[in-house]
Amino acid sequence: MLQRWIAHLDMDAFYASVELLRHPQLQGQPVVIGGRRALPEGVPPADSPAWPRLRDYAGRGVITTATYPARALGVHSGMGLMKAALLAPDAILLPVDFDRYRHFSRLFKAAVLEIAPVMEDRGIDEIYLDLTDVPGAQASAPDDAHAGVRAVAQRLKQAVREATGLSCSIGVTPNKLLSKLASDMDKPDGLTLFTHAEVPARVWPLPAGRINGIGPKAAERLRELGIETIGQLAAADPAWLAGHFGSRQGQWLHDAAHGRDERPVVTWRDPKSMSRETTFERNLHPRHDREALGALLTRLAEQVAADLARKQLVARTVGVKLRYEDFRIVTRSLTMPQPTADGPTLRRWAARSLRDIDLDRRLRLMGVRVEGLQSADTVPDSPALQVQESLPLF
DNA sequence: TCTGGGGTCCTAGGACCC
DNA sequence: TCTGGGGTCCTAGGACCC
Repeated sequence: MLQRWIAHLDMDAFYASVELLRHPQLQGQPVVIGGRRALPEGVPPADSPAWPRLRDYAGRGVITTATYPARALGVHSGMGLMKAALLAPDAILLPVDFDRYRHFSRLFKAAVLEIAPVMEDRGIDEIYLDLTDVPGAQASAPDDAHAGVRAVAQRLKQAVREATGLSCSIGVTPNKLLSKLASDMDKPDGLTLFTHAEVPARVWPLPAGRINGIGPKAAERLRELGIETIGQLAAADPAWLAGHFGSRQGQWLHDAAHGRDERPVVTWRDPKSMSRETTFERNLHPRHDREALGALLTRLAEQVAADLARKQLVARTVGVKLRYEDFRIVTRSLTMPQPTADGPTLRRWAARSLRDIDLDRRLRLMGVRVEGLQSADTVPDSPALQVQESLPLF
């Protein structure tokens, strides 16, 4: 019986590191990526006032990534740029360039696949790998029982560096849950390996919220119940946990705290939904800005239609997401008689789903989402369905 | 002039069918 | 007319993740 070895590989400050590759003179400086502003012409020196500074930013947007020097000033991803500007006014602000990050994402994943072909994509900058059957992974040395898999992980880091010039951090343990924790223990450029026997020493001291799947809400509920650390969670009575969180989540919390996780590395998943959404530069009123909102709905529906077409998919259900100025979110959706990837059809059904929404409060975001996806070639073309009726909005 | 955009999964009630 | 239980689909919302 082979020892199961799962790796979690996480690129270090990925977007920021890609930007530093092309602007090496910014190395060591606080840099944040985010917002919508374009980079100025040319490549100014690092201390040039031509680099946009956080303090000069006005508008909506959040930090997508920050370099480690910027993080030291207290800013982090997800933080509003206006708030970040108060903490680090002199930090350099670069706009996001997703095409470039996707390019580097493909590079590092291709390099990894040469060594470890069982890969699960977890986004642009992280992956899980099943190393169990990688040649050499089961080898041991007199002074290191896990020398084989450790060497494989070293090779992965080296391959990523050669392919991209970027560093990553890797966690290697018997399962995904523990490896996700492990990859974060020695960032940046880390390699952390441990077995189930080391869970009490290495995992139990951590806050419960570090477990992937325990978010802010669950962490707060646990805190209210007197549970701060993963060790305290592990010591809690499973029946008591089930009483507070339901039998399913209660059992999962207990298993997770004990480092138990049998999920396989999944190399392919059928897409379940696709969406496009946008936050407006200024809040829009459903009645007063009806024309602008209608045009936006058309654009979003067309974008989703193009996304579906590119992946050769059709959708059965289409819906709209609205965020009001008070951040309340409402969603509406409708299932169509026939699956489609036709923009105008999606647009009509999306508008139709909005029958009963609140028209008296301004909006800050609108999105269009489709689900019930299937392959386009399994569905015969059918004429677009006409929906004609008077609508409160659009 | 706080708080992006793209996803997954879960829950829960009602409709509808057997 | 009342009594059931089980299963699936549809819709809305929410937690969570990158």
